[in-house]
Amino acid sequence: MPELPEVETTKRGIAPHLLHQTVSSVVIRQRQLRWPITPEMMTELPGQILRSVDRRGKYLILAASKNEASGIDTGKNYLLIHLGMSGSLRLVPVDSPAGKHDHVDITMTTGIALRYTDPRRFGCMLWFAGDPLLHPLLRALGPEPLSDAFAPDYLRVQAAGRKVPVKSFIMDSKVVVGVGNIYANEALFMAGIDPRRAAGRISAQRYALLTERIKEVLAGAILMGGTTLRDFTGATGQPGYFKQSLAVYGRGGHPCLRCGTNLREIRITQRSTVFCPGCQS
DNA sequence: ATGCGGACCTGTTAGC
DNA sequence: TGCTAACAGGTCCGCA
Repeated sequence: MPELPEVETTKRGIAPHLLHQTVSSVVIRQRQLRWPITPEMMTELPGQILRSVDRRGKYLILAASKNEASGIDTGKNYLLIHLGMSGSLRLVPVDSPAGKHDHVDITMTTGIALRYTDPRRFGCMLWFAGDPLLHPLLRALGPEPLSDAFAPDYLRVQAAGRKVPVKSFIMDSKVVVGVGNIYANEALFMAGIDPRRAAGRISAQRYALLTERIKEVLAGAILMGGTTLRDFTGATGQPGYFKQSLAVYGRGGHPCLRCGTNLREIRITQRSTVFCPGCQS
C-alpha cells in the first residue's frame, strides 16, 4: 500500500491530532509484526506527551517524553513505525470496534486513538530510546528524494560501476529513499529510460532528468493525497486521488498514452515492471 | 562490495 | 460456483 507519498499523507493527517497530546492508553492486540512489538511500549508510553511526528523515507518517527514538573529532561523515547506493504494508520474515536487486523490503538486523553492496521503484518512498530537517526534501520538510508541532497548529479555518481537494472537501483533505499515500485515505473517512463538498463551505463544528463522526474512524481502524488490502490485511505479515511494519473503502472498490455505502442509488462527482481518499448530506451 | 533469492503474512484475483 | 496458484504497494537478511 504505502509508498512515500502515502506515508507523508498519513503523517500530515495524524500529526495535528497527536502533537502535544498525552497518551492515555495503549492497546496491543497483535504484537507479531515484522519484529515483535515490545511490551515496554504498553507500559511506558501511557502518560507521555507526543512531541513530534517526523518521516524518514517510509518510516514515521514519533517522539514522546514525560511531562516533568521538575524541569529535568528525562530524555525522549521514540516510536518507529513502518507500514510495510499493507499497513495504515488512522484516527478513530476511542473505543471504536476493532477489526481483525487492527493491531494497535494508541489513545490520547482527547479521546482520539491512533489505530494501526496491517493485514500482512510486514510493517513494524518499534519502541526505543536514543537518537532515532542512528537506529540501525535508519542509519544507512540514502537522501530524501525531495531534498536538495538528491541533486542532479547524485544518481550518476552513486551508479558508477553498478550493474543492477536502473529500476532496482532507484528502488534501493541506500541509494535514495521512498521510491517504491509504482513511482519507479512512473518516473522511468517519464524520463524515457528503459528500466532494464544497467545503472552504471546511463548518462549524466539522463540521470539529471530522472532525478527531476522522481521529485515531480512524488511531489505530485503528495499533492493528490497519495495513490489509491485497492484500499489506501488517508488518516481520516479519505481516499487518495492519484491513481487516475498513473501512466504505466497497472497498464501492461494497454496502449502507451504518449505513443500508442502497447506497454510491456515484465518482472525485475520479482517486481512487476511496466514500460513503453517505444518511449523508453 | 555487489547482486540475488528467500523470507515474513494475508487477501484478492486470474485461471482452470 | 469452487478450488488453486499467482500476485500484491516493502525491505531485511543471508549467501554466493
